[in-house]
Amino acid sequence: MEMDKYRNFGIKLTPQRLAIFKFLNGNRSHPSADDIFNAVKNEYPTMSFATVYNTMDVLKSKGAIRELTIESGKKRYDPDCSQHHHLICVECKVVVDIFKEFNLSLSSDITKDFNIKGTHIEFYGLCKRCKILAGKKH
Amino acid sequence: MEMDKYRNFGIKLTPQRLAIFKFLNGNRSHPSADDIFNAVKNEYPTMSFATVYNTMDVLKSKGAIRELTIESGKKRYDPDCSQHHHLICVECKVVVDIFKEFNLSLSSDITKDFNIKGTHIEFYGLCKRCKILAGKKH
DNA sequence: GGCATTGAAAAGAATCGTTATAATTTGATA
DNA sequence: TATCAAATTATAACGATTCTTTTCAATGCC
Repeated sequence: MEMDKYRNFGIKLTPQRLAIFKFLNGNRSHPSADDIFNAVKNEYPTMSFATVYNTMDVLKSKGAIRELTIESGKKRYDPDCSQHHHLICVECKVVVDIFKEFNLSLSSDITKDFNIKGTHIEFYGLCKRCKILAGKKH
Repeated sequence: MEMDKYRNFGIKLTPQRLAIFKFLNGNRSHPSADDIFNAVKNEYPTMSFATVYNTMDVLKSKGAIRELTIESGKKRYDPDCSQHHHLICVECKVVVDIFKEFNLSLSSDITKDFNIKGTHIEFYGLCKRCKILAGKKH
């Protein structure tokens, strides 16, 4: 089961963390800290933002999640660490995964100075819903 | 002269704004609001952050600058609006421009729903300086 | 087995970057 | 130069994130 990947990091499995893992498992919504907090606070009313941030930091350091900086002012988290790119609606900030591969090679005079570790393409535009809403504004 | 592009927006040319324009003109450092504030406050000691943010918002709405969300927790500004990509040091957050063009076409079943307006590639890794510093840590 | 010690996790408090408000000042136009 | 909209500034508020303290659970020791 997919969920098991969270269990084998040698970290304490607290109820709060299990609730967060459960919410993240298979989640494709690229949630913010606020999204995660609101999703689990019903189950654990004492949950605090600090616990969300602490847990996400631990998961990040273990390589279980990716931190996205696509939206100004807040972090977004991606539970899928496999190489992929993102399509972002500039209006509602919804994020859609793009799994296509691209040729992104750079000239050696850049790579000799800069040790490149990864790439990430942001495609930005308007999602179907926001396109329709924009059209309705006369 | 390049500087003129800031003058023809139909906005008031105050000394504070001229100082900001002067700092931005030809600047390749992708500065934050704090960087801009610190660069200009010597010339205008009464300069406030509100003026920096206001001016950058105006420039953004006029299409004279780009707002970058590459660093979590703060905005970075790019005075160069021509299509290009960025190389980001994950350690010191320095940003280098990449002017190469790439083929980033997507399948039509994505583009029919999502109205794509632009693309931005983030190459991330370690800059020369941070690579050396990392090596010195035994 | 009970108790002290340790270290990690959770909660509460504080900080940082940014935005909003309101009063004053300024630049552009007539 | 007088007018007025627009820009600047100080201050306060806000949301997102980080820091510090407190709590708790696991372990070792008597």
